Amino acid sequence: MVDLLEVVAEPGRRKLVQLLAQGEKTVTELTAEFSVSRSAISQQLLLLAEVGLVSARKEGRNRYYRLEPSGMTKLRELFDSFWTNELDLLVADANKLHKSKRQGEL
Amino acid sequence: MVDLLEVVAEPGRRKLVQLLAQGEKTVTELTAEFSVSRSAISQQLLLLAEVGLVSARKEGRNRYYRLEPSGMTKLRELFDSFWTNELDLLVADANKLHKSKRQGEL
DNA sequence: CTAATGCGTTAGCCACTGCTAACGTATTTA
DNA sequence: TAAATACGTTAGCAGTGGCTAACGCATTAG
Repeated sequence: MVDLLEVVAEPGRRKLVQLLAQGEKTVTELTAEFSVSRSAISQQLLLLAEVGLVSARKEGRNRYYRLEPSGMTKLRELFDSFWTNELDLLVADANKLHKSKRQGEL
Repeated sequence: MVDLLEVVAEPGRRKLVQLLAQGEKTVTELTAEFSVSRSAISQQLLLLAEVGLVSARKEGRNRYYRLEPSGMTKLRELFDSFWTNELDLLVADANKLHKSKRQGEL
């Protein structure tokens, strides 16, 4: 697995990123938020690190994981390039129709 | 597979969405853009339809697939809810550092 | 020094994914 | 009507993903 978007799309890894958005966390702290083993979380973190989304800092016997700003920027760029102008127009029209149905505006 | 983000993250399906952003296309037209069988493309399209991202219109012996605005809106909402304020700040800082390194500004 | 803690690593397993090949159906063409 | 076209469907297969269990390595605690 090498594709950044595909890596971050997996629900478990998405949740990891969300948790790390709050700040640094150890593997054990992160594991506490899931119902799978610490080994599983560790492997997912390594995968996230492989695509540059996170990195780790070692302190004593803990490893503090954090989001990697450059990787998150890359992710944003990928999504933005995926979301073409055509798509903007498409959802804009959809919203207009939706709003007019709900609120009677135009 | 039921997760919308995960479905659209797969590279092949991403490409299908991109192609359909240009407008309606038949299965055969779409298949021409890939190196796999028509059957494979058909299955991916059905999956995209299952999560509400595309729909099909039948005309003669062709089936014209198109993006479904409501599904694309849903996708946008999911990504936006994933992209928290913390992440905004994170990449904003990253960009500031990046720009200052490249252009000497601050 | 010994035990306990925090992690990464590896092997092995099961479920799922994406694919091809073959087929069935509806529609158009000759 | 017979052949061709455009699709969906199904079965079956190889590859992959995510998981657990067991282990090894540092680091801290007692």
